Amino acid sequence: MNEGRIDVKQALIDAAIELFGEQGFKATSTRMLVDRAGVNISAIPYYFRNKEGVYIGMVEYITGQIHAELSESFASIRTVLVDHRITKQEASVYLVKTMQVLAHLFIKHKQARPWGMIVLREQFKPTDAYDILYERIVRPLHEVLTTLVATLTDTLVSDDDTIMRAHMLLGQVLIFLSGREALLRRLGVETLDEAHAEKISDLLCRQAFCCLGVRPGGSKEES
Amino acid sequence: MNEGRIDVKQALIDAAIELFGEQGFKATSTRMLVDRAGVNISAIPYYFRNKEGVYIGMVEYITGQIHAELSESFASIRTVLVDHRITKQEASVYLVKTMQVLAHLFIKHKQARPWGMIVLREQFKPTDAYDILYERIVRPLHEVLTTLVATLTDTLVSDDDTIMRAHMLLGQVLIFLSGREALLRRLGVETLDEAHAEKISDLLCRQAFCCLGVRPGGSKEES
DNA sequence: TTGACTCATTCATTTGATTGATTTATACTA
DNA sequence: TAGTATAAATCAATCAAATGAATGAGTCAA
Repeated sequence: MNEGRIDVKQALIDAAIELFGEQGFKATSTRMLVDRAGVNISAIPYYFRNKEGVYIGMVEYITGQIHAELSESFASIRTVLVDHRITKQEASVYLVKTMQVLAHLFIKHKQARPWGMIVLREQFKPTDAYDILYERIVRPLHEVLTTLVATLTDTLVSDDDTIMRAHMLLGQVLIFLSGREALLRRLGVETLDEAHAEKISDLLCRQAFCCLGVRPGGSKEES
Repeated sequence: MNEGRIDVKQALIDAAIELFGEQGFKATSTRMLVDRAGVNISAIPYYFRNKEGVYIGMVEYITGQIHAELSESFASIRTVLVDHRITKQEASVYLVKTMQVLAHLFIKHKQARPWGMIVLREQFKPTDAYDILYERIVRPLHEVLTTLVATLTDTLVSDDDTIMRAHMLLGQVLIFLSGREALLRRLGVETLDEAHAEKISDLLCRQAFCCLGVRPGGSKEES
């Protein structure tokens, strides 16, 4: 019953994360979906109306998961950001924390790859589901980064330059998802192990400072 | 005839760049392809064996185009790099040049978006055609960046850290392709115009230095 | 006439979706 | 408690449309 209902629905969502993530929406057929999930094909119209419904439901699900994952670390950061201005020292600390969270989410986390693939595919070629993802994940994340960049570089959060620099910080993380194959070949390995992930995470945090022309201490570089 | 042959074949390739780039391989049907190209469906088996042949042929084509585009600026850099060691000052200059080339190719160039979409899709989910793209474009590019990073940070080109930092430099460029929609929404615009592209290009060059902890002069930051 | 090329038509598969029957669990009644 | 009505959930079978590919006839210049 109740368990069974959730089981079938969740099985479809789990299958959807893997298949839509690996192959994309169009390339994933309803048969592949139900085969992977081990359920009957009528579970799709029953629980999700149609194939697109499965996709939307899946995006809503991982949006919730990622949101939960982020909000732990982000609740504190956001409240600080909106409540009162922060010093550069504080911004430095939060920047490291943010990059750590991103590295964790998109590189080290158990579900990093399947979730990341979905998010990245939506960035790449947005569907109707992108609105959900953007409003709940991308925009808050981007705004936090933008605020930190603005603080550390003495610019306005509304400046195009500030937004673009925040965007570039994101790029340094996401390349490890979107350019994974190239990195694997360059490193001469088959997969990225725990040690690699740790090293990447470290690099990201260290680079974040340099990118903004600040030393960890918080003093801006005088050019 | 000869002209006709090239016309039909090229029309298919042009259609393939747009459609495969926008929709992906599976989501693009042979009908869409021939409709866009304005040719008969039998042109596909005749010139390219099958749909996959069109894709491979298209990747070979844009690989050649990008290679030509890159080699102009890269020939000089590569020969310098392999012939003799370079100073940090020289490396700085080449780094800026490289970032400019990348920004031009993936952001400012007339064909930046269609080409970039194909390249990024291959990074994202490699097909058989990736080998061509990797060996002729990605690897040379990555190696040049790695060498420059190694020189500027006093590390070895074979160090994982060095390779990863080069990778992150690439990420800063590619995010403007893969994360385009997010940036558009954050900037509150519909498309990126010439001014945006110029600003991004500038930022990329400036960031490149900071990322490696060097000042444009060439002195490394002592931590 | 030959060979390069284009064309409309056709074929077998795969696709997303629906149908109506069947099973299973829950609520209600005697 | 036993029996039944009601709804929830699952199932195999089927449909129309789209798909990749092949066919064989037709066109045209050399």
